[in-house]
Amino acid sequence: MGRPTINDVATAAGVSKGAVSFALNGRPGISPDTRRRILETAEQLGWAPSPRARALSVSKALAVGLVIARPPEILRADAFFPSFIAGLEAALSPRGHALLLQVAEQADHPAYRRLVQEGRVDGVFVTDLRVDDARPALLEELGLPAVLIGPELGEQPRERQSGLGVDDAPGIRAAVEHLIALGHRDIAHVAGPLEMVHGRSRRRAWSQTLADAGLPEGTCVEADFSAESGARAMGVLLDQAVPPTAVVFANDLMAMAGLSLALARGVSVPGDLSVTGFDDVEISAHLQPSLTSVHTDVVAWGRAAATRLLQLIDLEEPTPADLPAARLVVRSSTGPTPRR
Amino acid sequence: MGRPTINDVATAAGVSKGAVSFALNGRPGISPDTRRRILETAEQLGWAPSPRARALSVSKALAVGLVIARPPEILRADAFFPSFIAGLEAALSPRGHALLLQVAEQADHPAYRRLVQEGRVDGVFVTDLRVDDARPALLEELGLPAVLIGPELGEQPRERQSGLGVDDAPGIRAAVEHLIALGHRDIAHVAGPLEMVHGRSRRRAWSQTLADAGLPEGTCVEADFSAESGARAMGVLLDQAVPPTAVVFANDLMAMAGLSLALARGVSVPGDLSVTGFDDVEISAHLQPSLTSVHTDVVAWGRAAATRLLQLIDLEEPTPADLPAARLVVRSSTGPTPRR
DNA sequence: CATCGGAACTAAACCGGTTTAGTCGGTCGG
DNA sequence: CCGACCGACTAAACCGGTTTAGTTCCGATG
Repeated sequence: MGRPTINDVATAAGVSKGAVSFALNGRPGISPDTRRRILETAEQLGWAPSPRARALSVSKALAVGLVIARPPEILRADAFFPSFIAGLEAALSPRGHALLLQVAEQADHPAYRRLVQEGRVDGVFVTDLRVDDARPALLEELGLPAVLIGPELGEQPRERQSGLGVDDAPGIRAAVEHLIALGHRDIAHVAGPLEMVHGRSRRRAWSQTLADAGLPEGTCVEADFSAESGARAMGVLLDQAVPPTAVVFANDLMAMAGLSLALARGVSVPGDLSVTGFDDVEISAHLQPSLTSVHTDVVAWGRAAATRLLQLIDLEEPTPADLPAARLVVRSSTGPTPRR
Repeated sequence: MGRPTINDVATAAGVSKGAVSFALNGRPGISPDTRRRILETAEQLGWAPSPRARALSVSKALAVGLVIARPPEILRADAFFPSFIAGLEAALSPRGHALLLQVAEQADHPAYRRLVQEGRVDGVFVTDLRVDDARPALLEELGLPAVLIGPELGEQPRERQSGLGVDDAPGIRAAVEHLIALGHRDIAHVAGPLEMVHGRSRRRAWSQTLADAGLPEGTCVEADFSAESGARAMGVLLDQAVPPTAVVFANDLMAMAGLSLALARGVSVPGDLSVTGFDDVEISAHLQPSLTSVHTDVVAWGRAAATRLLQLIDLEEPTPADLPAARLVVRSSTGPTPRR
């Protein structure tokens, strides 16, 4: 005797199972009286429709997928996914959809194919987009609704796809402008991988802001978002004949590592050098010196992404998401230009 | 014309659908010849059985659940879940099981009930166990197989449950012994919440190690694993009449924040004070000074947990998991006792 | 040579819902 | 007073697999 089924309810209420289904789904053809009686017996028996059976007959999975396409080592220190997932869940579970996770190697096409072929999901989220990423085209070909998450999504709107712009440019712009206001003229950038859209868009925002201010473009070192690479990049910058007076990092992890390297080499922060990060991870506020960073509301992104995907699946008109803007959090790793 | 079904394969191969099912599942009653032919046509048609239909008929979900019971803010900085999930996935997907995620409020019983009632999962992972956690009992009552993850699990073995001991005591022990070897005699501890099993077990390991070495128990400050609380705890310790010469933190986040607070107060690390963490998050190695910490292989835990859960579900005999031991990584936040 | 047993399949029931095609009783219009 | 129509509901098909109960055909056995 496991859980009750629709048949148990039907028998108990003295109707056919079709009637129960109608009553449950609020379809016409059932008198208010009967409907109430059915719902009551269902309640009483503690019956809830089985998503399994339902999924089979409506040919839907009632689940959406998030394919995390990063090697575990990088995943390890990631601040993005936990919050993002929390946001997704917040929007999904009230609507009866489950979140299916899959961890795959970088841009692992078979992973998506499998997800589709097995029909486990009705749609997917695509993160960590790369320049010329093949996944949007693949998903379109597979006919799987998708929400693409990232800045500067190409304009080509595909069938059943929607881009959710998490525009990080204003955050970087704010950081650069903050440094300019402090008197800095030689502002370097440590970028994420430039084949990733968020690596590239942050870099572009940095150089654009400098250009807009009439300043010469500073040095840009490409790194890979890891602490290790951040420290290496800082090493390169410090080894220059004329090191920059400020460095804008594309994320906090690199910024913290870079900042520490500078300290280790006897460079005072913010005395000799100002540093900014991006993401505003928890520890940033508690370091010595604390890190000026750009705070983004990742949970809200997740919520918005999930809402959008469900709309796509149900063929509804997508409502424009208004995401909270990224905001600069000024702390003690930035200060006035040193006198030379 | 969507994906092919078992019927298409049966027709194409000129057999009944039962035969196809038998062939696919390697059951007896099909001649090697026919079996080969069936599998070939299936291959050719690009057919894979639909988990939906299969789940319905075998009354299994072919999915397992991970309920993350932490408020999003804490989740934010978490280093554990991403890696753990990667490990889970590594063991689950080859066996055709999906990972369902649910984010719930602290020990949200309805979340588990729902998961069971809807029959979406065949088993769950339970993390962040608390002392006197009600969830194991609840899950047993619901008849849902579960793997409990954490140190010092109660001995009461429940029906269809299995504890996966991620014993963090040796790691803490190694840290304390390392400090003792450096000459420290006054070693404090900043603990996680003592109502959480991993908060408590780490604390116990610290005090036990001191006792074993014949040293008096140092001060223990209870915190909550957050950076904020780590800094506060360090403040308390430094305000003591005779501050400790070394502090063992229950995780890296608190350790980093505590260490930074000490620096901010002009305390030299490791000159005046030694500090150790736990988790060995990526940034730990790159701070200034770099953090001595205990490294654990979370991905391996995840793999082991998933393997164990699948065994539980299939009523197999659980194989003892041999998890890689935690190991101390000595860096520059620990040093000899200062001369007083 | 009739019979029994087993291997190789097929037909049909089943999982638990949704959905379509009817059935039935009553009302309304002509 | 009869037929059309409608609302309320039932019966049965269907989703795509698994599984059980037969059915056939074959060789071996007494």
